[in-house]
Amino acid sequence: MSAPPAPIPDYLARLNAEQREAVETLDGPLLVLAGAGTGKTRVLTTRFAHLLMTGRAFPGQVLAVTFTNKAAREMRERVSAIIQRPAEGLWLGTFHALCARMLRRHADLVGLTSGFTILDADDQMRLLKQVMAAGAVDAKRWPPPGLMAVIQRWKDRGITPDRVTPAEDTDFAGGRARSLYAAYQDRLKDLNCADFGDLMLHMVEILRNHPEVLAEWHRRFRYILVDEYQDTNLVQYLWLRLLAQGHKNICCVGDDDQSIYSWRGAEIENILRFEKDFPNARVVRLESNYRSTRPILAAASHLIAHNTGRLGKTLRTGRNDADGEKVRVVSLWDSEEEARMVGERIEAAQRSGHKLAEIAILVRAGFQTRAFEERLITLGVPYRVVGGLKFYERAEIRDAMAYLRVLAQPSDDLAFERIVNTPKRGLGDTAMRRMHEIARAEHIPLASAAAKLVQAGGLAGKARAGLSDLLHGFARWREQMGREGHVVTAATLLDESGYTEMWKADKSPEAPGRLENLKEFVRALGEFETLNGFLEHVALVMENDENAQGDRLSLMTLHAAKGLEFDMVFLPGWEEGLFPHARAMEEGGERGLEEERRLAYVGLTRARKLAIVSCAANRRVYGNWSSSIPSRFLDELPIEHIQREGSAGMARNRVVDMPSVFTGASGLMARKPRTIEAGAWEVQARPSHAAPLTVGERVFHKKFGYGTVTAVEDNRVDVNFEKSDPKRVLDSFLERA
DNA sequence: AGGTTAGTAATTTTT
DNA sequence: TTACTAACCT
Repeated sequence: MSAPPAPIPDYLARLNAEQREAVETLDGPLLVLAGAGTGKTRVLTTRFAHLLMTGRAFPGQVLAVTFTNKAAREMRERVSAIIQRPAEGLWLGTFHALCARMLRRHADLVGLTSGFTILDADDQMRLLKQVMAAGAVDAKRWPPPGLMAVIQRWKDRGITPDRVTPAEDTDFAGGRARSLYAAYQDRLKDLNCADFGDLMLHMVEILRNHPEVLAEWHRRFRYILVDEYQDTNLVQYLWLRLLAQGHKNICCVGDDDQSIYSWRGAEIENILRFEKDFPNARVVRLESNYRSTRPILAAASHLIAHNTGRLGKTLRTGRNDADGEKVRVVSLWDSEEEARMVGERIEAAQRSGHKLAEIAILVRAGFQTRAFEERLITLGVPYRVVGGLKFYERAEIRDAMAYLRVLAQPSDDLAFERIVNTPKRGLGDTAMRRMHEIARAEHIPLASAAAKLVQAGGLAGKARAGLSDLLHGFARWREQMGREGHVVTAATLLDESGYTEMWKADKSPEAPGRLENLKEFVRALGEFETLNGFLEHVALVMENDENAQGDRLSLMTLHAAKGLEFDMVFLPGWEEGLFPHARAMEEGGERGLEEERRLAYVGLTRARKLAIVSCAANRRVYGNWSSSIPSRFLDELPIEHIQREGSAGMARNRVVDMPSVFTGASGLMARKPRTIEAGAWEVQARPSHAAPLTVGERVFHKKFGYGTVTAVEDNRVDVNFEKSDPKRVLDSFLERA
């Protein structure tokens, strides 16, 4: 006890007390409940670095898991910044990338070879369609995407075909979902392929059934770190639990209030149950927020407090300068006016010196971006849409990928099928069917079957020549690859196969962009030593980090915004039916509503300085106008921290019933009439001298045109419109005709 | 075999 | 409104 205390390393000194506890509690299970903006990533990376700096573990003995490649990259960079050398030899990556890496070592245990191909969503769907067709399932009655969803949910829960209980076999295709699932898995095995779900599923199956393999991984991993634990699904949880059995040093970081992916199979219960799952677990709460002003924090906290079954955290400000502007709640006449309002405020912010890169518009659903895009284009405000189609999801890139896959592995039937008639080589249904027949009869890959078919001369002239050219081409390109490497060969292949020519001949406006993408594709290929390395990378890293540069405004969905932050955040479309989304409530009931509320919480907490929430009374949905009612979430914001704008009507404390369209047939969402407090939401009040409308009166509505009043209830009027469906609207939007 | 047209459906999508 | 698919025609 006489030794002087060791100096506290600088990286620890930068932490607050709770963060430090999370970093220094190294042994045993630990759950770090990290509220939005409380330094979650800092804790995770510092903890990782601390393990290495204290000599508790070598780099290869720590397993660090994230959901996104971006998070993994960021973690790697920050760890290496702390330890001041490149972070090499780490097992740090996404669940899927890590599982793929492990599965390559044990592939034989699930009937694959270590060179298995990872399928993208496209291939999965095509394969499943084939399986369903082979099983004579009526694709019209039983849409393949429906079965795909069922299978994926099973995989999310670690359920192999033999584990599907009769009770769990849905009524899909007359109770054949389980056998179709089994057939699909068999096909994957035949083709030496794994889909995304398989990466996790197979590994869990291996760890479950092969104690010696499990023991091997236990020896390796002494510490486990998990990011975004609230988003794990069951199979990911099982994988973690199996791996953590060895040393029990598992640290999960997450926030139950930010669980927004249940529809992707995430189970919020995983985080809620942590202390039961891992006996003697410690729980550390990070509640000091360094990101947002006090009104924003108050609004978010007040809103999320309406959820039940939370682990419970109280966000408090960790800043000295936390005072700031109230959250704005702006109500508008319609979605066009909403877009105009957002545009004007953005321009004003720009004039007063704000960077566009610090502003974001966060929407509930993808289609909402269009209105804002149009507005921003008119105003000449540079923006980027985050999310959208990823680089590697574009058709031309997938085609090019398929060519390379066939080049690397001639037995890749799915890839071969994709490109065999792209560009058009005169192959039709007949030719394809014969090819399949031969392949099936002789148990050979499609490409070999195609060669036989050409030799047998069983094809029309054009088809024969086209197919023959392609097959000779592949032989030539394979040979060239040995001599000149994969990059040059890829370029040759794309030219000689006629693929680039196809897009050059295409006169659609997007063709030049596609050619540009193909060039970029070949360039990206050059960054990899081998073709296989590249293919693996692309299969697992489906992202585009381009278009990030320049001072641009960000436009994205709330889901895409998780983990990001901006000075100024616009949150448009807070209307019943849109947000909370009607479908979320239909399908998920009260749970669905709570997830929507968490989404709102995520949205608000993205803002550092100013959040501007808005709702419109009328919105164009799929071409026709419909009226809407302000989101219940607006009522759940603390009145003292918000500032209402944009409405002239001053009706107070009006009782408003939910229109039936939002209550849902199930009645799950039915609730008591609610009170809309001061401020009211309508945009233009009817002049007070106007007499109330009466049934039978002919009226005019700006959006819906002429109609007849069929019912009057307080200020809400049912109208039969002549050129639109009957609707219930606020009387202030009506004029006597 | 391939292009055209009519009909239908339309949240969120880390890998 | 748009975008995608399935049947239909040439």
